[in-house]
Amino acid sequence: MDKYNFFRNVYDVAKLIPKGRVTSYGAIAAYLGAKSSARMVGWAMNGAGTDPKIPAHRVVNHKGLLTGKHHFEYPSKMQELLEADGVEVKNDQVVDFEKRLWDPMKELL
DNA sequence: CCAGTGACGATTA
DNA sequence: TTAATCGCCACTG
Repeated sequence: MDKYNFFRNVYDVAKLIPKGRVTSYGAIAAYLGAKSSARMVGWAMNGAGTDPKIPAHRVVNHKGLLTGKHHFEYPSKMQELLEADGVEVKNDQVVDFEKRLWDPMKELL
């Protein structure tokens, strides 16, 4: 693809998310220059949930809530993977979300 | 081709 | 403060 595929870029960034960290759809969208297209980020992860190469479980909404857990093999899979990464999850929400937030705009810059 | 939907997020009321 | 609406763009029926 010649042109910049927002979709494609989402996968690339998702793979770069370090272990023990999480990020938000909006953060990725903003990094790609389309902060208003956070929905597309989520849509992009549609196929990522079943793709082991892409840690979609490290991507949550801006509240730190595991909104997309239902797209995984099974709902608890997302939390399971997060805890495996050392991320504490409580009531479908990432604990200390802001502290664990990995912003590609600042971290990856 | 048109309308509805969706793993979001910011803004307006 | 909470609730509702708009924008964004890809995909499905």
